[in-house]
Amino acid sequence: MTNIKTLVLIAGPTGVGKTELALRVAEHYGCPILNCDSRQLYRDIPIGTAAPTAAEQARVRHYFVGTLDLTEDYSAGQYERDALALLDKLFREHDVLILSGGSMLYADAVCHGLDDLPAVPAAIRADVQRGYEEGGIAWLQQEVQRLDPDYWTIVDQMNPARLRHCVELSLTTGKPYSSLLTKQSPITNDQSPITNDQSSLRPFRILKIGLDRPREELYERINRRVVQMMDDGFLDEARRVYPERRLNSLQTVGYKELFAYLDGTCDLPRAIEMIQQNTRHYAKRQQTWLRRDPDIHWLDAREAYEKNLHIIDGLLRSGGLQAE
RNA sequence: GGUGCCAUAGCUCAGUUGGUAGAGCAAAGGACUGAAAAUCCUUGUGUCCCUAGUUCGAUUCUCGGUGGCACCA
Repeated sequence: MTNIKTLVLIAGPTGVGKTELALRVAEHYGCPILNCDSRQLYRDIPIGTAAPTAAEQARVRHYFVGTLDLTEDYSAGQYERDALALLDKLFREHDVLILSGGSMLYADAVCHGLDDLPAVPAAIRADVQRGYEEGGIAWLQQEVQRLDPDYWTIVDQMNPARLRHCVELSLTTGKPYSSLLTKQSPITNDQSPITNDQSSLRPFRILKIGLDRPREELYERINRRVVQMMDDGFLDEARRVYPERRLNSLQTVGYKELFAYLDGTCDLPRAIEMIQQNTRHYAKRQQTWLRRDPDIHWLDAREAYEKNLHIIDGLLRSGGLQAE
């Protein structure tokens, strides 16, 4: 009997085949799957986010799928807290748990942790938003230079999202944003397939699996999947949530483009092409993120599920997990 | 069949008064600490359609060819 608990992260670009591999691994270990996809968390948009289907959820118990209302504000920090609480509970009954999804900030939040930052009051958020709308990025740049000169030297100075976050947190806490950040870069250089450098941080081990396949093949799968989504009723789904298109939860590849079609600013074939292209861009960004993480153990998505499952099983055992 | 126009980056095109060329899009690379399927940064060598001529030098001018488009038969 062992108390070693292991979280298996199954990551990879969208459309690579994570869902089925995660299901196979989960079935093998008899464990549930925690979704780590920031959009599949939301209800009412299962087609466009390629969320696990009812049939797939009947095979394996899923968490964090369709649990949020589209109107809810959510964040990587909230996800970290929610996921850690759930992991703590589920590890009482399981030695292995699976975290599957492509939102790498969310995955890193669970695996490495974010700094504990306060929520931004609505009034401050509104003030910063107004300042940005009226003064443009120049206003954000001035505010960052004024509130957090250290951060200004390292921040991506042309990126409104980064600047805005710094301004919001600096105003909220009354301290420079950068002074709130204590954690080092989450990426380490550990030779072990299982990241044990986090043992002091997390009460479980983490095995990071990256699933990938040749770019050309991945793009072909993405293009086909978009066509399949349209056949499955993606447009009707988009039409249903169209009235709420301003919500953050709907600033999502697929919906943006179909909203443009529903607005009449784009014809449908063009919208579909743009969904395919933007999904390819998204997959590419995910690959960029994953490539710099030396802890990831890469698997070839073209291989049979049985073979990849066998490799994962071997990694878990060599990492010290006792046979069940 | 005749006449005219066009042929330059993966695509749409600009340009070189003759000194081997550059935009948009696509594509590629990168960043990423609570909106992350978000947000942002970087990257432009290509037989300038082919052959022959004029010229020190032709992608540019001329003859011919090939392909495309339009109009006339």
